[in-house]
Amino acid sequence: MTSTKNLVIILGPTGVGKTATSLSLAGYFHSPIISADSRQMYADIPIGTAAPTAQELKAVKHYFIGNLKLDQYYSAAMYETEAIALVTELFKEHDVLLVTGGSMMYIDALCYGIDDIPTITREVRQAIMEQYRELGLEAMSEILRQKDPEYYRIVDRKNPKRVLHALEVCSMTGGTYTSLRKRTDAKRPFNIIKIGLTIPREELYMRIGQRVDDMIAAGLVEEARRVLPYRGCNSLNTVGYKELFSWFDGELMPDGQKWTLEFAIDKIKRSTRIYSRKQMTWFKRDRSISWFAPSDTDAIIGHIQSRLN
RNA sequence: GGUGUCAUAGCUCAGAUGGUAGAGCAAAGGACUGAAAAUCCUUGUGUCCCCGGUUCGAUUCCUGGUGACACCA
Repeated sequence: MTSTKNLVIILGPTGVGKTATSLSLAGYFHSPIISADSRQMYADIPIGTAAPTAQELKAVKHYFIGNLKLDQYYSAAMYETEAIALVTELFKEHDVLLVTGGSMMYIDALCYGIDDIPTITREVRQAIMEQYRELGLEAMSEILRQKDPEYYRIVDRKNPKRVLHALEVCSMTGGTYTSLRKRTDAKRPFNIIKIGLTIPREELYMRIGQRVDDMIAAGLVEEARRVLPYRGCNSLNTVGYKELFSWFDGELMPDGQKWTLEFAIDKIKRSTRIYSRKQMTWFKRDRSISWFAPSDTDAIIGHIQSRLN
């Protein structure tokens, strides 16, 4: 199967400079930017998610930015469906399309696909959650052992999300999670070129610190206060908001004093650093990524052109 | 100036009636297929402030010193 279509993925840890690099590449390849960022999709939290600015959005057409309400459910599988549909449509007019973002699982869903598993209804999720609260994690994995012994053997039994999700699927389908867990890579009808952006860790940490300070200056505190009513939503289980909510709540610091804004800011920087490391851990095992400095657009363009179909 | 308390991992601290020490946070590594900026796992040798004494052996007891804090002048 040959295709003249190319999907260029710009990825990298948070704060490395994906936005700036992808903007210049978008100009060069005359491509819109398809975001692969699980939090920038939510409207009303542009500051804390470092979403592209209004100006940047005007300069280049973006997709999947601010297109969801805070209380909307979303998932990597939904992203796969929508992104594939979008890309298929856009390829009618483009040979090169740019994807940029740091949400590892969304990128993998787009590139390799995700198993076909029924969406969990709210009722099932709540029922399993209730059972979990009542019985505890160990009892839940014991139930999993009976319902799906094969998955029980390999699941991370200390991770509630993994155990509970498997049980949700069992409950939804009446079958095992294992039977749906095919993990076969989807074949995409386009060429995929992955560009990873990286800078020395020390520099990344400095940029992260600076970026958080910039967010505060841009009004992150006010933004967090505005969305406070939605704090229970998954969209706000996000670095930046969690910490500010703790500050609003007057939670206690290790020394017994109430959180200060400075303490919250420090926490945000720390959490962001940890997140960036987690992203790198994920990216490291993807051998198909070619790594560049974000500023080295010439090398990036050269590399992309040498790989184009 | 006097008296008292404290001095242990990057930070906050715990601990052993003397046999060279642990928690939380940080840091680092890892996992990850429908909530993923989520969720979870692994990793702790550090002159136990310094000099000397007692002792088979001291970070632990004693003398002195240094520093911090508190109270009294």
